[in-house]
This record gives sequence, structure tokens and C-alpha cells, in this order.
Amino acid sequence: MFTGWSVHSLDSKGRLAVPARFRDVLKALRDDRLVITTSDRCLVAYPQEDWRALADKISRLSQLDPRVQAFRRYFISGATDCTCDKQGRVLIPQALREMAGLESQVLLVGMQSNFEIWDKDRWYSAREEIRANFGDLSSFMAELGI
Amino acid sequence: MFTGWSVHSLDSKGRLAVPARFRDVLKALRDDRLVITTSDRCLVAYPQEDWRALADKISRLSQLDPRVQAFRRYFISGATDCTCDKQGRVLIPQALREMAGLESQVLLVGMQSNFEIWDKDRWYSAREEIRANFGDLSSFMAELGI
DNA sequence: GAAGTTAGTGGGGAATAGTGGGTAATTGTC
DNA sequence: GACAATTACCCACTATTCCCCACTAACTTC
Repeated sequence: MFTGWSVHSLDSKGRLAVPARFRDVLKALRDDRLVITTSDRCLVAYPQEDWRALADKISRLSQLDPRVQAFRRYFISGATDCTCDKQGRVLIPQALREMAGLESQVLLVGMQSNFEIWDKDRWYSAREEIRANFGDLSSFMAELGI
Repeated sequence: MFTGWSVHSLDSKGRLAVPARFRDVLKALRDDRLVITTSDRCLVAYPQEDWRALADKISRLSQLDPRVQAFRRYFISGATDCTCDKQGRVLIPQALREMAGLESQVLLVGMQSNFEIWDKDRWYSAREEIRANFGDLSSFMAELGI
């Protein structure tokens, strides 16, 4: 499971170090390949196997359903296979870097089954927004019985 | 499968580089011919074989049904065969360029069996729209168990 | 706290991918 | 057939990616 935060720097070539504890998770899956895709204002990385399962689910839906179409455009289309180099870094494709606004300081955020990749400043402002609505959020969670 | 995004530039002659990984897919199909057609606010490129199959299906539908006719006018009529030149570029016909509003910065978006060709700015606003309807999308994801 | 180990960072250099433009071939028009 | 416009082909240049190696910081172990 991917947990915890790490701040790493994106170097001038667009490479990002994957934290050792995340690499250990991948190693345990006997598969060092990641799939990186876009989400709301960040990128999300999945172990390749998990991504495959997810993509399969989607591919079985009607491709003409507009919701499926939107979902594929938004979430699936950007997905890119990335392998770690010998130093344990991945090259983030330029288009994804741009979409997620990655500058030099990058935050890797463990989300159990996957991890998110945020520009540090964006992360802080996103957190700030969440905090501002936290009252609503907690009552929503309470409704769910959590 | 066509996956991932690439930003390329449309040159002054209307040529567009096809990303190497997309060319590899075509090479695996032993057919470097593409069919490019118009879609909603972008262009869509299919390997020629796949396009043929799709067009066949549609041609078997009743040609008297006005909806079929509309669909054919909208989607089928613009289809153009394109082959990559030796530098791996395709010439996008001017009519299609205009239709999709392609300026200099162009995004190629992998959609598994085909790929879309977007003007970069349009792509960003289309994404924004999808996000604006995100309520729908997230409940859709919930249905899928994502 | 010294020495060894691991994690993260930076950059050189070769190979590959993408871009731009000149020129020849082709097409279409008069 | 002559001309202009478009398209295809070729070459040269630039940018990106990939595969190295080297360095530093942090953490372990003794």
C-alpha cells in the first residue's frame, strides 16, 4: 500500500524520483512498471496490473455512451506506461507535466492502492480549499456512517 | 493500443508528426495508412482497416433513416486517407484543419483503438467542461466501483 | 562518531524523435 | 502545353529520451 507524503524535485529533464517505499511496493508486486494518468489537478500513478484491470472494465462499456466518452477522454486517455530507470526515477511525459502544472517541487501522496503526483503549490491550495469546506465534508462522511 | 498524450506542432505546410509510439502501433498492424475524420470538436484517426470495418457497419444501416443520414454526413463524409511521410508526419487536409480549429499547438490523444487530434486550447477547454460536469462523472465512477 | 550503505540529485553523451525548409514531382487550371 | 498551387521527398538541425556514471545527504551499524 502506498502511504505518506514525499517531496521530491523534478529535474530539468522532467524526471521524478519515486520514493523508495513506493518502489518497495512495486517490487513486492514483481512489476516495476507504473501507469501515470491525469486526474483533477494532479497526476495519478497505478501499478500497471491494477491499471489494466481498471481499463478493461471501461473498455467493456459502450464507447458511444457520452459519459463513457467523457470519462475516457478525461481519465483514460492520458495514461502512459512509465518504467523506473536504474536510479528509481520516472520520466513524466511533457504533456502530463504541463497539465498538472508540475514545477520543480513535487509532492507524492500515497493513496493506498495508488499515489498522486502534485505540484507542491497546487497541493497546498487544494488542501486549503478542502479545509475551508471541511465542515460540510465531515457531515457528509457522518451521513455515510464513517 | 493508442495511449497517452503528445503535444506536437503543426508546421506551416499543415503537416503533423505522428508520435513514434503511435507509429509503432500502426507498424504492428503492418499498415501505415490512417483514416482521419471529423468528430465533435476534434479530428479522429483510425488505422485504415478498422475504419473500413466501421464504415461497413454503418453502410449496412438503413440509408433512409434521417438519423443515419445525419451521422454519415457528420462523421463519415469527411474521412480522408492519409499516409505518413518518411519523417513520420501526416498532411492534414486544409478542410479538416479548419474544422478542428487546429492552430500551431496540437494535442494527440490516445483513445485505445484510435486517437484524437485536438487544437491544444480547445482540448483544455473541453477538459474544463468535462470537469464542470464532474458531479455526473464521479457518480458514474462510483457505479463502476472506481 | 567513523565507516559503510542507501536514497536522491545532477549531468554527460549517444541514440532517437520531432521540426523546418529547399527542391522535385504531381496535380489542377487555363 | 504552360503555369501556379499543392504535395512528396530529402536533408539538416534541434530537442528529447535513454543509459550511463558520479556526487552528496541521510541513515545504519558498529
